[in-house]
Amino acid sequence: MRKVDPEKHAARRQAILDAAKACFAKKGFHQTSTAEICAAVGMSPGNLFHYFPNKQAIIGAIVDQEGEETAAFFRDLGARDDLYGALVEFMDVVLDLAGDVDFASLALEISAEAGREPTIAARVGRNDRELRAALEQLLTDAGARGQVDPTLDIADTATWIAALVDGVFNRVAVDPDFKPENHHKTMRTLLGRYLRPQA
Amino acid sequence: MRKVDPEKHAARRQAILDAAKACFAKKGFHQTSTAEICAAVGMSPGNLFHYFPNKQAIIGAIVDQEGEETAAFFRDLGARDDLYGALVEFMDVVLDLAGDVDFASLALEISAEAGREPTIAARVGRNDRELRAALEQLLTDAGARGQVDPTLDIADTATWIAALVDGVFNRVAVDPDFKPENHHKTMRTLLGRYLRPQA
Amino acid sequence: MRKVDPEKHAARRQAILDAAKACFAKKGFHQTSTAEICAAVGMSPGNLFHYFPNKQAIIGAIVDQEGEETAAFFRDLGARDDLYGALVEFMDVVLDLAGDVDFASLALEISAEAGREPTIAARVGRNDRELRAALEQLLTDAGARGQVDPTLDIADTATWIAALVDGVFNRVAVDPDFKPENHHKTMRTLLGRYLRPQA
Amino acid sequence: MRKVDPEKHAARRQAILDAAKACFAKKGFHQTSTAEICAAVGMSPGNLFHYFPNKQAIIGAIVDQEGEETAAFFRDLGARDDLYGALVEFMDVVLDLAGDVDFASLALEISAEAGREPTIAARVGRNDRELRAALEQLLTDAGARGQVDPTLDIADTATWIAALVDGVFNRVAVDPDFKPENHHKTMRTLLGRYLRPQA
DNA sequence: TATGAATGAGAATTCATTCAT
DNA sequence: GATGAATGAATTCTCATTCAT
Repeated sequence: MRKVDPEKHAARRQAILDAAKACFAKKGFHQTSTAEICAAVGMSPGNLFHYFPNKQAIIGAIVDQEGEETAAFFRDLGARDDLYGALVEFMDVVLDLAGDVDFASLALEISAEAGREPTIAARVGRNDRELRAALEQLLTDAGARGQVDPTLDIADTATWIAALVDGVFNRVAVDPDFKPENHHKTMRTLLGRYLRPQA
Repeated sequence: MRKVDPEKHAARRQAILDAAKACFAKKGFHQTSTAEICAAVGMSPGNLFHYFPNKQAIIGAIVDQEGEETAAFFRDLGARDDLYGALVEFMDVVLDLAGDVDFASLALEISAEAGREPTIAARVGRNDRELRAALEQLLTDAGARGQVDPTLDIADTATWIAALVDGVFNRVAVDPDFKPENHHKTMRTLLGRYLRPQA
Repeated sequence: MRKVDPEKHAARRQAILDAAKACFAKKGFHQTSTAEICAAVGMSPGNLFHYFPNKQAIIGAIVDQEGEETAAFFRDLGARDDLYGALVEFMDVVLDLAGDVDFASLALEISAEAGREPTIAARVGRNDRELRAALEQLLTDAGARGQVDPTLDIADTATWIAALVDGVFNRVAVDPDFKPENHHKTMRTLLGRYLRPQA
Repeated sequence: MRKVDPEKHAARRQAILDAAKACFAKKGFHQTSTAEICAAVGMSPGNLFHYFPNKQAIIGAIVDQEGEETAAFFRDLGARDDLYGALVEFMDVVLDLAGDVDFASLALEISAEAGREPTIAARVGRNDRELRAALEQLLTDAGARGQVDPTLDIADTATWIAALVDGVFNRVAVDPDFKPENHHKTMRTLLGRYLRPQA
């Protein structure tokens, strides 16, 4: 009996986040009114604020959640031998996600907001640090096993891979003909040439 | 006498664009009020609308102008022999521009807005098509001269270079420790390995 | 068993009134939300309304309670000979109460609300009538005993003493340097000259 | 031509203040919506904010204006010989003003707000200091001329007269039967006995 | 009684844009 | 062209109160 309530609360909270994600992706954070989010969840306009103290907290929570998902992904990825393969697989997932226009738009929106709002910047910054740390770990371990060129500067390389990830999402917004699903091969070429031990 | 007016008009128009660029970079398009732009130019709120029919037209003009600047850059770049070097130089310029946080923020802002507003999307799309066309031209010519691996798919390669450009601007917003000026070398490594004719 | 419940109920009710008094004093009636009162009592927002049908009823009860306290005070005061002294003692108590900023603020708040809300005005009016009646009784009896100038108009005099009481509470809100505790002597001078039988 | 605009602006500003004073008196500051004030002035809801940055600034301006009016009153009062008479005249004016229920309610409202909002408290405090200073000047000069008991503590006496002023306005809100116009005589008795040189 | 989620009508602003001068 | 007052719709958030549990 005591367990049901928190569960419902969490479910409702998640419903808000999901609705907000869809809205923000389509109209942008500042173009989406809280009323629209409420309508999308099927909630009265005031009720939203029982779950989040203000609109900013909603993106905040979205950013945190995306960070956790990324972290979980890398946690699962860690337990394998082919670390270069893991990296490629990560980029495969990025391309898959970029195939969802909403996801890509939201990623862009979040980056843009991070450029302005310190509280968002802090969370995005943390997520980004964790992403790069995971990439660095992968590159280090892969280097130790001879799967990746050990002479590369690890931190800089991770940074450019991260840039590539951002860039893929950006492409979606900017080039309507860009179809991520057609780019797995070119991505492999690029990564392979860049990262593989040089002859 | 007849000449002075149009000149003054153009100057005033440009002043608006410059002020708007600064404002949009710092606060975002939708967070910037037309009143703020007016204050920045030193202009009355009504007067702005003698130069632009509405706020959207201001970003529209900014996007167009950036497109022209990119086009001019490539026009200048074309007249040389070392086309791979031209490509690297282009990326050098990108890194320089990314050193200006305002420029990077504005780029992000424009991409985000393109993801939503069809009229902005159209202009951004055109600019992007032209950028990729210029890159493709460079890659084709460089390939013909043996400066670049001729087996690469030209269009796809141009797309990934464009993604890299977007990604660099995104880095600035997302990672406060990213200093573009320290990344010229890694960029050269990445481009070199990716594009150079393979042994 | 049947007795405990009503006692608990009364205690809870009183706890609400006390918390509300503190809140109203600090933030004003309309600036205090029922949620704040609930938080101050440690009660859920819905539960408050088991004790009072609405927010207005809370001030209503506070006003009633203050009226009862004043009445009790005068009841105790009645049983003595020095009635002019009783009057002075009453003003001493007023000065003591005014030393509590919260009390003074609440008094002001109640007066202000009485100026607008008929249901509050009715209760405040009743209290005020009772206060003036008590003062009139004191003045009449004191006059009969030669402790107070018998030629004074009793009702008018009571009114001006009441005005003085209101004024003391008002001073606290308006003059941060006003320290009621330093004014017992001047109050005695004022009352003495005004009320004492003239030579 | 250049003069007309500022005049119109000032007139409009004053119209807002007048409307706001009426509204605040009747419903209280926090119970009055800015929309109501706008409607009362005959103004669109947004336009108000061209004249005042926010609602608080409106009461701020009202308080300032009342302060100026009081100051002007005392300036005019200064140039005469019968200073005790001047004091009585001041109280006559207070009773006249208290005859206007709106004026009295507004005075109370302002005191109540001063008890909470520091920015209002500062302005009200300044006005009150000036009022007491003017009273002290009057008492000092009257004392020097033998019109007032010179042994009275000037500052304390001014404070109690100020309390009486506050109290009169408070009476209006609290006692529906209080008619200030009937109290000029009792006021004279009170002041005379309190202040006149003692035999 | 007690809880706290839910409601929905406001509240104070804000803002792009228009328009009279 | 230039000014800045005016408009009025929209926005975020608040809050007294209700209600299911």
